Amino acid sequence: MNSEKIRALLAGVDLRATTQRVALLKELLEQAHPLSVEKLTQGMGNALDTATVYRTLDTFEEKGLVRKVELAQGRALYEHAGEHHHHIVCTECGVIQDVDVCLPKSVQGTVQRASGFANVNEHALEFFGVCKKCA
Amino acid sequence: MNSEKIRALLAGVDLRATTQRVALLKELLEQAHPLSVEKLTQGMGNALDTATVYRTLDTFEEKGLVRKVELAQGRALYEHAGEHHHHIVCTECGVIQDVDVCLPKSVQGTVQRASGFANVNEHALEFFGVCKKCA
DNA sequence: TTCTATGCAAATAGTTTGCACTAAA
DNA sequence: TTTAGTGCAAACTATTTGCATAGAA
Repeated sequence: MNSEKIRALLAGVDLRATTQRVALLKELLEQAHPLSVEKLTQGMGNALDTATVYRTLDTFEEKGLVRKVELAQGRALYEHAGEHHHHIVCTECGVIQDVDVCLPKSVQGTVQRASGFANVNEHALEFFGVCKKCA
Repeated sequence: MNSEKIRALLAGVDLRATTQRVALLKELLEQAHPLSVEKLTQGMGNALDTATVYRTLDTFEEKGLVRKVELAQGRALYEHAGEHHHHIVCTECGVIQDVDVCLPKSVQGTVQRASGFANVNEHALEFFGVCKKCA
């Protein structure tokens, strides 16, 4: 992914293409799985301040560029917001992998009726197991 | 739920029935939904030290009495470990409700084959929407 | 040139730990 | 009486915020 495409992505959501934003978005696109702020920062050679990373991720999330994933205990993970999908996490080594399985479409409707909620907009689904290496 | 039953529950998992453990387990059983450490402490009249609550919850979790739920951003929630079930969260007011919907049984097997993991042991599934009050 | 974004440092929130003391068995 | 559990205070980790400066448009 070259810088021009990334700058175009930023322009598409009305964000200034700063060096830091380009670097962060590039990192998110290249590492196509959920990453902690620490890993993201390391991946960019510790060039960005932690506060900048947090603020930029917030901005990206508002613009729909990234998604926050609640998988780890006590630290947020972020991934580029591509297609809706879910993950499987190895409970031994922590490796995270995408899975293409999703809920049957009817389920959100069922949940809405059963719960009495006015509407059901989203769901989070994560699997936990042991990967081949750790087995 | 009277204290005797709670003491029996604790004895059943080989735990000393301290005043604090009885109070905490009682609170978890009465409030049948995921609670933060702060809410739990408040619910018990701020009688227990925060460190004690955390340590006791860890102990309970090891013994299978409680389950940690990853729903909130940046704070852990705990609930009494009854039957396996899922939740729906109101994105406006934060209220959490149980839902009885679950994944079709076949899904974990499908995920195992698709992911290449040695085994798939658990899953987390949470729904997000807007409750009637907030609609 | 203008105004937003960044870096730095300090502040905050949630959680964990060390240690002396209390209480369950 | 013995050993595990608790409270208190301090330590830690992840995240947020204030403010002066740098840089994109």
